[in-house]
Amino acid sequence: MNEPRLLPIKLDNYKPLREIVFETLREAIIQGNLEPGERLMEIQLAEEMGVSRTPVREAIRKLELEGFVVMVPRKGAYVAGISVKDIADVFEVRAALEALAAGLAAERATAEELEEMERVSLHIYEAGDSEIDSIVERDTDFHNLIYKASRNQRLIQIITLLKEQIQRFRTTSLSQPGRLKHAVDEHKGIIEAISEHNIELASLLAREHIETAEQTFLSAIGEDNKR
Amino acid sequence: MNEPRLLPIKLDNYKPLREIVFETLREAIIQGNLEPGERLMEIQLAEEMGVSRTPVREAIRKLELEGFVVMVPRKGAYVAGISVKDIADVFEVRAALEALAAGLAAERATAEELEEMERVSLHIYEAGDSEIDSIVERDTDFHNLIYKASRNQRLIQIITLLKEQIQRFRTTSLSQPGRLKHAVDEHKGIIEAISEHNIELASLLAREHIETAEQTFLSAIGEDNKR
DNA sequence: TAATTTCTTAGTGTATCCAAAAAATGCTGA
DNA sequence: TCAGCATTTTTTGGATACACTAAGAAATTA
Repeated sequence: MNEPRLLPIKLDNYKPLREIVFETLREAIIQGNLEPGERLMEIQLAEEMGVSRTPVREAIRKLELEGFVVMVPRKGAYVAGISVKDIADVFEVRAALEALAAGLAAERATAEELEEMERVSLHIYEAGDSEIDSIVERDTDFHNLIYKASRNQRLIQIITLLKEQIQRFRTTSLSQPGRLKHAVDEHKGIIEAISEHNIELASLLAREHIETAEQTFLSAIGEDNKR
Repeated sequence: MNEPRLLPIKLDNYKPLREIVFETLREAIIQGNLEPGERLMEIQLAEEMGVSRTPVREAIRKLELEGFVVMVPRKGAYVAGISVKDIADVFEVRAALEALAAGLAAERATAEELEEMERVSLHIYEAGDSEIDSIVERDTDFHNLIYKASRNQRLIQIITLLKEQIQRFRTTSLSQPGRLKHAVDEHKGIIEAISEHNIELASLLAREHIETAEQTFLSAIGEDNKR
């Protein structure tokens, strides 16, 4: 059998069903398609997704560990809510970690990464009046660049989870009037500090950036006392 | 039905089997009874623990999410190893978070909590030559007091996980010669800063405390390149 | 020896089955 | 009418059995 058999594909990207189910449910919760407090019934979800209970159960267990789902013994699983206190806690931690990330980026970013940041920042700036979505996307890119430059996988992982956990309780704080311009200015400051390898300043500005975002976020949801 | 019905007990402490299995496996990994790289076979584990595959599977999935287990599709689950780079990453994050915790404690600790810290610190100091185990326990108490005083549940949860993840790769860095006395002195400094509500100093000292611990840890395992 | 084939073991997912607890429903009598 | 109780249904939690596939080891063959 001398034929080259070029493509054993399919195994490279093999992904267990349970992972697909997990990601699907996770995304649905983050996107708000499954609302806080909503009950998650194994059989029903399994039918909807066309799978058996097994992968659904495993997905729900993992979502519980991540804090997206709350389980009540012998009653079932519910999409987790979050209290204002929880949100404050998350922002407090996030501020410290984003500061760390920016500081590490100031230490470790390569010339190419700095260029990339400048570029993205410029794009945001130029976008100006363009539609929100595109700007939000660029904003995400910008933050991701900083995370990547921090060269700390564990840090990235934790920040990502924290962001997802509050992301579901808003569209985006950037959509608040006046927030946008402000955020862009803050970005420019952070990039400048990172470019100059000014660790202290980059950390400080990143921390303030998150603290400002928290204020905006809190005032945006101000009225409701979730959970 | 006028009787007060004081105690609907028994449901309070009902715990699904899967949780017990999860905690058991988790503890075994942290304690090192299951070694890094060791293969985890569902059937075998289920038999050993006298349960069926179902709770074992769910436990393994959750352990994977926490990073204690690595799953290779179609091959199975293995106790996770960790690279030196990973350890450095964890310590980096931990330093930032312990600094945050100490800073928050300096802001928020009550008089009672401060007293408690002083007491525990004194115990450690007095213990002097007494056996290591007891001192390690007190050290843990001390750190837990700071965490608690930070009033940030999310922070506590993350720090706890990070600690557990490196805990399995040593007995304790405190057992290194000379480290003990040094650690005690560092504790006294941190407590003093917290008592004086000196946020900056408390943060700084806590950060240095972790960085020192990292050095000790790294030199203790220095020779092996895990994973 | 090297390549191929076979065999065994495990992972993955489905389908059932069962007990126990919750929730929904229906009934009853003041 | 409706509170209060009993009965039925649903759901969770767990155990098993089964099919199917892939991976690795062992045996066979070239």
